[in-house]
Amino acid sequence: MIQEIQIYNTLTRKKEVFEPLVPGKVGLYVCGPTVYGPPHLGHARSAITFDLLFRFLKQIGYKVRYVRNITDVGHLVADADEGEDKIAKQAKLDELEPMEVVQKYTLMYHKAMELLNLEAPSIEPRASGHIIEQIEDVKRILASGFAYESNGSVYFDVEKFAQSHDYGKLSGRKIEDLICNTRTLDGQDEKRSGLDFAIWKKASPEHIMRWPSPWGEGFPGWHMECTAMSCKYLGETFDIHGGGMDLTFPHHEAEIAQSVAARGHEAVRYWMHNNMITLNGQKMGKSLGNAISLEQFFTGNHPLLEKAYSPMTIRFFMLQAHYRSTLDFSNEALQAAEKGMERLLKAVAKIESLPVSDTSSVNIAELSANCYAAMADDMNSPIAISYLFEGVKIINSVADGKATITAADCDALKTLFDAFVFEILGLKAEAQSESGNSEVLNDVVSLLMKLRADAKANKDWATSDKIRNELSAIGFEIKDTKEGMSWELRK
RNA sequence: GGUCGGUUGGCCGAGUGGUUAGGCAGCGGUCUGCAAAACCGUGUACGGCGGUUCGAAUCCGCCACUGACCUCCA
Repeated sequence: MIQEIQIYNTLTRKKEVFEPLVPGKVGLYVCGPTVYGPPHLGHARSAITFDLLFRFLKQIGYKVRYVRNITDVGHLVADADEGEDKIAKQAKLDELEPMEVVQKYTLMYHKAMELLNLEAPSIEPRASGHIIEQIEDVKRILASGFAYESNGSVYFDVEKFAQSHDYGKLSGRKIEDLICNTRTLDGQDEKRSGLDFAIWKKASPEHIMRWPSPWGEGFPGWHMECTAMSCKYLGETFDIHGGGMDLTFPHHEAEIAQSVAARGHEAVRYWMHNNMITLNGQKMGKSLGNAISLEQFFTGNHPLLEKAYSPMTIRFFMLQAHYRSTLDFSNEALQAAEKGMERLLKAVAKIESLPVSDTSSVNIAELSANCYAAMADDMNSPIAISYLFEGVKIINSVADGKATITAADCDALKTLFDAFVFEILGLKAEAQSESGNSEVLNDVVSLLMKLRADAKANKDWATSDKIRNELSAIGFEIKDTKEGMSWELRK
């Protein structure tokens, strides 16, 4: 039985009960990255948001087809375009072929997403691999009369479209306001109106990525790819379209217009948008030059970072905020997330060894219901996490003998945590060290631990403390517990 | 300028017309030879001014500050 969930639909500006087009199945399309730079924290936010949705929908029983595109045509420029003239005179081989740029950053993106423990989408189509589909859609839009050809390019006629349709319905804009605000940019004689956007663009002589079309050599406009590819893989109408809030206008608005013009109806039933990551209250983004790349987070190699933050820390940090809220980056917040997550994961590891009793003093069924209810309410992961921390307290109390749990409840608790922590939130325990020397290292530290235990047994505190302090100075954390000593290498 | 949003305790961040968010830090305690770690417990809040209400931080109005979009952007 699939539980009822609510999601916030940008189109209606309210939470709605989610009812898929086909019972039990969900078609999900998400705008992926434009691969012209290293992936940054903002890419992670969007990817993690919809990974969470993907995972949750599957967990509650849906079969999901998740399509996330790679934008590899539309805005790529040769790297040399702002360099000195002499660079342009270099042999062609010395310049980056656009596909090299695409390949480089696509690989970086995939690597980062893998580290963040994102599940791969069902399909990851590239705009450059769907030129034919896009040309077909451009033809349809021309045939419908909502586009015109001009000097080898094809433009969407926004004002004409707006006469019979609500252009601006998604982003809450009025066509009159748009006209007032856009007219200032004149000089583009090709377009009838500043509002019009290119659905096919003529390639200038120096533009390298170009394809033949009925209108001459060129490339598709940015908005076309999502319209064409979502239709190809999810059908003319599909359930959910996701992306960053900054894409609602003009990108998603244009998508709606294109779908209606090409097919006579809208394609998307629920629009979901994740909010932005901010840095000192300002949006973090490549165009603002304040984006910190994911690799920099993972290595700590950035002036604003006090230390390295693991992929799971980043992931947990984001999940602790609701996806529709802005999330402000800071070292303090990230370190708080790191510690909290460690506590959560340590508790999870303890579940299986909890002592069981004939009775339970804790209510696992209620806890479980609360967790699912939180997620069903427009993916409220922070609330779900707060309930998980309630579970952490239960686990620790039972371990301390301050609460009791039956074997059945213990199983239920394990099932709940496995489902939520690993399957839905997508967290995983991060390996401490994977160096080839770890076994030897293990033996050496264990030997020192033994020496210290002997010293302690003899009440030779001086030696005992010396070993502890020196190991600590190199980065080992020594813990004395009732069961004996343990150690771990600090990250 | 237009449109939409935000303003919560030391920090991050949920939520709600009257009842505990949660995490981190702080404080107190347990444990320890001492410490660390771990665990348990715990205080502080809802931008300002009005209004509606038995009661508002939660609804309404005004003001202040701030952000996003309006060009490429997750």
